[in-house]
This record gives sequence, C-alpha cells and structure tokens, in this order.
Amino acid sequence: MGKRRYHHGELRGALLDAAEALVRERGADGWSLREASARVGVSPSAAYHHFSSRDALVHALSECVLARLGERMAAATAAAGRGSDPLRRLVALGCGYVRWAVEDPAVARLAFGAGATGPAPAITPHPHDVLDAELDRLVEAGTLPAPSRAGAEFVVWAALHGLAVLLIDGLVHLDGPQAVDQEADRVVRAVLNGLAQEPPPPRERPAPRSAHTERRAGRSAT
Amino acid sequence: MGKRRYHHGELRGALLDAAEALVRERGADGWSLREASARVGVSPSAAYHHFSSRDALVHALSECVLARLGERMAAATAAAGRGSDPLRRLVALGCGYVRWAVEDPAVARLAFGAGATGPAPAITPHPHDVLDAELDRLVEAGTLPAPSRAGAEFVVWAALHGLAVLLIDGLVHLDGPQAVDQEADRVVRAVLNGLAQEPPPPRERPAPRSAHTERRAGRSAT
DNA sequence: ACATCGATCTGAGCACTGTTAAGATCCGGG
DNA sequence: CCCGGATCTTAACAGTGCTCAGATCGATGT
Repeated sequence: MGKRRYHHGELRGALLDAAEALVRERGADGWSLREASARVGVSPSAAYHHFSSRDALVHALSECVLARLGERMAAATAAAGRGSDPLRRLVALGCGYVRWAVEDPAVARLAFGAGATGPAPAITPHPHDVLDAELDRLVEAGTLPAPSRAGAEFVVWAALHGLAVLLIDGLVHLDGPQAVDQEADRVVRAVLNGLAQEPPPPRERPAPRSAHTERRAGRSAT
Repeated sequence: MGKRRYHHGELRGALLDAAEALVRERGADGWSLREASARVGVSPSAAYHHFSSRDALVHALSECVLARLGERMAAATAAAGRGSDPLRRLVALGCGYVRWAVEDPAVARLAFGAGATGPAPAITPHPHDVLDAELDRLVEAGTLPAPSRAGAEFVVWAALHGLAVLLIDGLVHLDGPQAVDQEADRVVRAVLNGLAQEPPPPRERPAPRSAHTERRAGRSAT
C-alpha cells in the first residue's frame, strides 16, 4: 500500500482495468462507477476528470477490448500459415472471433453492446478490416468469385457475430472450446460456399455500410 | 381518469405494456420500474406483487415479445405460400426475423438480451421451432440433403441473428426495409446453399443445444 | 528559492434507483 | 355480516450517476 499519492497519475488506465475486472467478475452491467473508483482507491468523482460519464467509460473500454479482438483475429489467421489455403485462414479467423467471445462472455457482451451510440471509434486493428483483407485473399486465390465479393464481409460477419452472440447470451450452448471451433468452422465454410455459388447479382446491390468504414468515408461517391 | 379504483385488477399486463412503451421510447435500459409503475398510476412497490424483481419484469416482457416474433416468422412463411418453393419460404422467414428486429430495435435488444439468465421460458410459437419446421420442409423437398440437416437450424439462426443484432446495435447500417429484406435474402440463400453442398460429416457432430429445446429434454439419452 | 497556475483529486450533496417492511383497502366466501 | 387474503400504499434503506466548491500537488517561469 505504501506510496498512495494524492495524484494517481495513471487513473484513466487504472479505471479501465478495474472496470474490465468488474465486468469479468459480475457481468457487463453488474458494477458501478463508484465501485471501480473505490477499487482503484480513488474518490467516485475523480473518474469524471477522465470520462465524461459512466457511458464514456464503457465506450472506452469497448474500444480497448475490440482492438484486442482485432489482434486476436489477425493472430489466428497468421497462425494458420501465410501461404496456406485462404479458406483455412478464414476458418481460423472465424474460430478466433467466436472463441474470443465465448472465453470472456461478459466482456464481449459489453464490447458488442456499446457499439450502438456515438461515433465509430478508431480501433486498430479493426476486426472489420481484418476480415475484409482475408476475403480479398479469397477472391485473389479464386475461391470466391469477384462478383460475390461486394458485401460478402457482412454476410460472413453476420454469421460469425450471430454465433458468438447466441453463445454469450446463452441461447445456444456448446460444450468445450473444440465444439465451438467446430461450429464456427461449419458456419464459415457454409457461408463461404454459399457465397461462392451465388448467381451474379442482377443489378447493383444496395451496399451495407459498417459504422467503422463510414467514419473514414467522405470522398467516395454517394 | 374517472374510475381509479384501489385495486387495479389488470396490473400485471398494464405494467408489461407500460414497460414495453418505455423501452420503445427510451431504449432497452432507459427506464425504471418506478417510471412504469407511475405511468400505470400505481405505487412503485405494487409491481412487486406481480414480479419478484425488475429483472423478472424484463424476462416476462421478453417472453411476450419473443412469442410475437415467432408469430411473425410463422406468418411470413405462410404468406409466402403453402406449396411454394420451400427455399422461398425460408427466405420469407428470415426477412421476417430481421425486419421484426429493425422495426423495433430497442424492444428486440431487450428481448434478445434477456435470454441469458434463468430457465428457458415457454414461448409459443417459439422462433426456434418455426425455423426447425421450415428446415424439415427443405430436406423433404430435397433442397437440403438429410446428412446436413443436423444442427442446420443453428447455422441459419446464427446468420439471421447476427444480421439482426448488427443492425439493431448500429454496427451495420441499411437504408430502408427493402434493403434489409435484400440482405436477409442474400444471407439465407448463401447459408442454405453452403449447407446443401457440405461434404457429409466424417463423424457425428457434437450437437449444439438451444436453451429452448433443452427445457423439454429429460428422456433423451445424454 | 519561491509564488503561482493548471491539472488532479476530495467531500458533501442532489435526485433517483431497486427493494423491503408494515399498514391501509377492498373483493369474495363463510 | 364479517373476515381472510389478495392487492395496493406509505415510508424508508442503501446504493447509484453526477455536479460543484474547494483541497492538494507537480511543473513552470522568474
């Protein structure tokens, strides 16, 4: 306990850590700003010099945590081998996504749920980008026909995200990480096979826009 | 205002209605039990004679609302025509699912998020069952090979749920209901095509279990 | 060396929340 | 007619997010 100084010095980060620990212990909503402050050893109102509201804390935490998800996805694809079958790489990415969520359900729930409000934050590497790059490899390798590439990210993302959310919300149950991997594998392969055999779109699709890519738009034509 | 009696008589239902209205107005979490009670014209503690906690209210509301989702899915498939192409029916079901969510995002978020804790409630018709029945039709019609039928519900469900959640959480944006329909259409067709061209599983898959079907298990072998 | 300034943190306090306990009120059955 | 039990009320408790006036401190300029 020795050196408790008046000025904490690292309060912002310490609050984020404490909040994350509390989320892990008691669920995405089972904690209070006061509790996090107390755990850091600081008065409740001190937090308001670093976050404008509890919600701001939650959003900041969400950013950190989503960045880790992006790293995890990138690491999973990298571990699958650089030159190997790009489909295998995508499967690895999918397993990484879903397992990340299942291993820390409360944190994942907070991270996913906080995306709703406010401007899309700058997260690096952004999960969306990692997925995007991997899909580009797939069309490059000829596994995914170019006409089906547009918006394919959203189809794959939806399937993965759905599986993750169903699992962390307890709507579907799977025993053990390898069962999770197996299900993620099946989902990714099914979606990708289906996209590959899609008839070419009759006319231009109305493109979905992700909150992330929207942030850096501006010069692209409407 | 006339007949304000001491005993409300219909308080449980009235509270559910008030809560749903509040959710619609102010978001899934932007309301309090006290507020719902006040809106009904009743003291805060009166609610505790009908719901053991605020959480119980939320779960009960979630049940009502999920039952409406089930009805909507059933209605959508029915509207697609009884004898028509079962794939078209499934697409209609998927559009129903996703559009139900986007049309009332806050209510949908509450309904989906409340599934986590407690025993799976008895909902009729349960969305899971409606989807299940439709997939059976697909294998019956030969569109989906029988070996791929096992667990296919979870793959389709994941894709639909993921799209719905991405939309209601604002992570993906689509303009207008027909863009939503089109995306749901694409997702359903992709997943189903992919499942249809799946190689037969080398050995038995570890079956996922939904919280709903689990409720009525018991006599099936472990 | 020293005053001072701005950033950082404290303490008290407000309006509000979920929840409980003890009492008022009313409906239906003896 | 009266009374039991269901239904609702009032009062209160601890805990919440948040604000604001002041205390404390590290760094800066002279």
